Amino acid sequence: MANLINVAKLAGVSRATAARAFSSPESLRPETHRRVVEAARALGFRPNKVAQQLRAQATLMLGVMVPSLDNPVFAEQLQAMEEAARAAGYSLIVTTSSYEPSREEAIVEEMLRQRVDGLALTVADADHSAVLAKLRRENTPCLLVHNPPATSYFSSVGVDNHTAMADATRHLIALGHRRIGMIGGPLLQSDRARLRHEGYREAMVAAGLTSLPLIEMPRHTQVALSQLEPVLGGADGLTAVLCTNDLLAISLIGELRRSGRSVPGDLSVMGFDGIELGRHLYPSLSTVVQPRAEFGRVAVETLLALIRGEDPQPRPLPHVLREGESAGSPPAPYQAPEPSVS
Amino acid sequence: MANLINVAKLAGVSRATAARAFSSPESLRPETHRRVVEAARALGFRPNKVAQQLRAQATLMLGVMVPSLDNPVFAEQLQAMEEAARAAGYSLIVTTSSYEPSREEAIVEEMLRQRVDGLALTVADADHSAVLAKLRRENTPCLLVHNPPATSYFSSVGVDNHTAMADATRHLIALGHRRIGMIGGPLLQSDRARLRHEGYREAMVAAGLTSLPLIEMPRHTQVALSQLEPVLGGADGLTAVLCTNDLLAISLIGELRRSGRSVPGDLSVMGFDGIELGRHLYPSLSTVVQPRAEFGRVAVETLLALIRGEDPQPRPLPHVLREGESAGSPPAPYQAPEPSVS
DNA sequence: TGGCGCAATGAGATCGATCTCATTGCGCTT
DNA sequence: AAGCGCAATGAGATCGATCTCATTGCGCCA
Repeated sequence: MANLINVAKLAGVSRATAARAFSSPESLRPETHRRVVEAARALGFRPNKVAQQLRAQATLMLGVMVPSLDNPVFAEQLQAMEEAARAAGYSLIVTTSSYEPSREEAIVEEMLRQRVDGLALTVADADHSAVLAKLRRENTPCLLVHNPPATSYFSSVGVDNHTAMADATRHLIALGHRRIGMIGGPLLQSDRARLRHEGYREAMVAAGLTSLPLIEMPRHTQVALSQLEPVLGGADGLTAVLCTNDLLAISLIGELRRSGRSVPGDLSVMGFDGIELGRHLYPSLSTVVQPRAEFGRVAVETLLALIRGEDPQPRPLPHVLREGESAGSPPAPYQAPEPSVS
Repeated sequence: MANLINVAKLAGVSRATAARAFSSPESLRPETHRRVVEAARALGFRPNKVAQQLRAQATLMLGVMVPSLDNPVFAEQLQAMEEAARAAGYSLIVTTSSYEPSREEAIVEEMLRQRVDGLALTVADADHSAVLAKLRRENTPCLLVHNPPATSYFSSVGVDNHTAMADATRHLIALGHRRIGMIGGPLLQSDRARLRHEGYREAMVAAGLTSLPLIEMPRHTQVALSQLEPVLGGADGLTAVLCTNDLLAISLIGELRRSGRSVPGDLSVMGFDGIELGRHLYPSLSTVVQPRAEFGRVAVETLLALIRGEDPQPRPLPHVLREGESAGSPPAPYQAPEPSVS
C-alpha cells in the first residue's frame, strides 16, 4: 500500500517527517526532503484525502442540490459554481432533487453525513421546506441559490425575482402591449414563480392594466398550447406572454409557430433566466438574464464566507434585460391608441 | 461532539455495541438497541461517512468529469447518471474540464486522492490523452463516456458515432439530398467529431456522392455563418448540413433564418445528440438521439461492474434517428433527377 | 571544553467508525 | 449442581495523515 507509513519506512524516517515533506518541506533538511519525495515517487504515493478530511475535520467539499440538470439554467449555474469552487480548492458533490421534498431531505441528510463543509441548495419552496427547517437546527453553513431569502435565517443568492419580472413586464408595456399574460410551470412547486408573478402583477397594476392569474402548465419545460388558446384568440386576446423560465418560452414560441402564428408578429414572448441558447434561436429570446459567471462566483464566495464564520452581506445579483427578437410591438389592429409609456 | 463514543457513553455501552445498533441491530438485545438509538437521537448523532470511508477503504463515491455543463447533452447525461448512482447508494463528485488537458489531469489526480471508487470520464481526445495513459497504470475502475474505446484498455459507453452519423447521412440522402456538408466545433478537441465525420464520409461515398471536409467552427455552440456562405450559395451549393452536435445545429438554424433563409426550405439541418430542447423548437430538430435515461443507467451500471471487479461486456448504446422539421426534401430546382434512394 | 540554543526529527495521540477476537453471563441439560 | 453452548457485549487494533510535545544532535560562544 502506498501510504505515508511505507513512504516513511522506505525513506528511513518517521511518519511525522514524511508528512512534513509535503506540508512544510522547508522545515526539513534538503537531503531528508529529497529522500522522502523519492520514496513517495517510487511507491506511487498519493495522499489520502479521506484521512486528511477525518483528521482535519474539514472536507473541502461543498454539497450542491439543484432541482434538475435538464434545465440549462441549473446546469449553467453548476458549471459556474464548479469553476469557482475548484479555484478555491473545493470539490462539489452534486445531486438533483426533481423538486421532490422527500428526495431533498434524503439528499441533505446524506451530504451532512458526508460532512460537506457547506451546502448550496435550490429548493422547491423555501417557505415550506421541511429540509430547511431542519437545517436551521444544524450549524452547517447553508446557502440558498435562486430561492428568495424569505426564511431570513439563510443567506441567499439570486436575482430579485419580483423586480426582475416587473422590469420584463414594463418592457412589454413600453413596447405598447396592454393585454399581457403570464404562464408558469406547476405552481405549487416554486416560490420563484410566485414572486415573479407578483412582480408582473405589480407592474401591470402600476400601469393601470389588468393582471391575469398565472396560467399553470403541466411541466416546467413544455407548454400545452391548448390551455392557452382561450386567452389568445379573439379581438381582446393577449398580445404578449411572460414565461417563468426560458424553456417554457422556447417551447411556447415553437408551438405558436407550428400552429401558424408568428412571434412576435402575432404574440410577443419573453422568457426568464437567460440561458445561453436563447441568443442563438430565431427569433432570439427576449428574457431576463442573470450574469452566469458572476452568479457562480458570488454563490461560491458567499458560501465560503459562511464557512469561515463570516456573515456575508446579502447583495442581490443584478439582472439584465436582454432584448431579443421574440418580443416586439403588438399587432397593429390592437395597438394601444395612446403613445407607449417609456 | 455527536460521535459514536459519546452515544456509547450516554447509552452506557461500548463503542462496538453502539456501532452494532446501526450496522446489525438484530444482534442486540431489544432493550440495548433502544437505549443506543435513544442516546443517538438525544445527541443528534449523525454517522460520519468520512470515518466510514477511511475504515472501509471505499468511498461509495464516483468521480465524473465532463467537458462542460453548458452543453445540455452533458448536463442531461449527468442528470441520468446522478439518479442511477443515487439509486445504487453512490454519490457523484462532478467536475468540468473545458476540454483542457491540463485541467483534465489535475481533476483526475484530485479525484484519485479523494479515493473515489470509480471514474466516469469524457475526455477531449481519448487517443492522445495523457490522463488516460496515466490511468492505465493505476487500477482505479475507469469508464469512458461518449469517448470511443479506441484505447481498448478502457471500457466505454456511448453510441457508435460512426454508424450513427452514417445513418443520419443516409437519412438526408433518402430525402433526396446530394450535396451534403458537415460542420463541427474545434476539430482537434474531439475524437467524436472525427468518427462522426468518418461516418458521414463513408455514407456519402457508398451512395456515390462527394463528401466534403469537416467545416470547422470556432466554437462548439455557435456557428459563424460567414464561414459557410461560400458553400451555401450558387446552383451547386449545399442543400443539407450535418452538425456534430445539437447546439451547433440550433445555432445554424437560427442564423439561417435570421439571414432570410428557411429551414428546411432552403437548407436542411441535422443535429447530433438529441437534447430534449430540440423537440420543442420550430422547426423541431432532426437529430440522432441516444436514449438519455438508459444512457445514465448503463454508464453507472457498467462502472459499478468495473468496481466489483467484473469485466462488463461493452454493448454499444442504440441510437435513434429522430425526424424533426429541420430536415426535409431539397429545394425543387436542385432535386436529384433520379428517384430517391430508399 | 562545557553548556546553551536552535534546527531537525521522532513518539504518541487523535479524528470516528468498525472489525476481530475475547469474555461475560445466562439458560438448559444431565 | 456442574458444565456446555450460545447470545450479548467489550477491549483493542485498524484505516492514513497530522498535530503536539519531547528528544536528539550540532554549532557556537564564553
